[in-house]
Amino acid sequence: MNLEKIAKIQKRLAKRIVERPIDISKLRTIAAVDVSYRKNKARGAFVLCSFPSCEVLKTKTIEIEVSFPYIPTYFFLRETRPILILLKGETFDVLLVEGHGKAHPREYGLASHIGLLLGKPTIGVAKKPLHGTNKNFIKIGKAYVSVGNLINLDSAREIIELINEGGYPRPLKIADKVSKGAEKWKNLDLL
DNA sequence: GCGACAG
DNA sequence: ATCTTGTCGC
Repeated sequence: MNLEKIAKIQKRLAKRIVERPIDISKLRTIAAVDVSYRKNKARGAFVLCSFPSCEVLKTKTIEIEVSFPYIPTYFFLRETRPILILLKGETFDVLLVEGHGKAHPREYGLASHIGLLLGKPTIGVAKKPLHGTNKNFIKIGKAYVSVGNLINLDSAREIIELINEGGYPRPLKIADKVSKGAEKWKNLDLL
């Protein structure tokens, strides 16, 4: 299974992505996932928050052996496994993924893949745009936001604007800290 | 060919 | 992402 073949699969799966507005008033919870690395171990963090108040309702982490290198535009091959393990049995209305969704050369990034596999609304959020991509995302603060699945860019924008904290979505900032070992999400402002 | 490219 | 000292800025 070479990368060219993977690229074709991405283009094919991209056609199955569904973009539609979401009724923000019906959202009750929003979750976020992020993965950090140490040696050959990947540690994923899951954070569940209330919406739009963004109070932390739950956090958890998992750790597994790294199974794939980081290759730009093929990032989903590296983080799908840890994220799926992390989300097993979890419930939420919408999920934030650290990485791009449709803001991708083949319009199919990590957030798209997770959203398609889960069949749940996902939003891709990244700190930098991928080379060669100027569309399919909006910059909100320091975040490059794009559609993952089962949501459209405008609804994604509404949601991200409501949970902003210093230019980045609060649930993801917490997931980032937790994945890196933060015991208490309450002390984030001190870290 | 080389470099640049989510994390 | 991670490795890492000092340094600049709010």
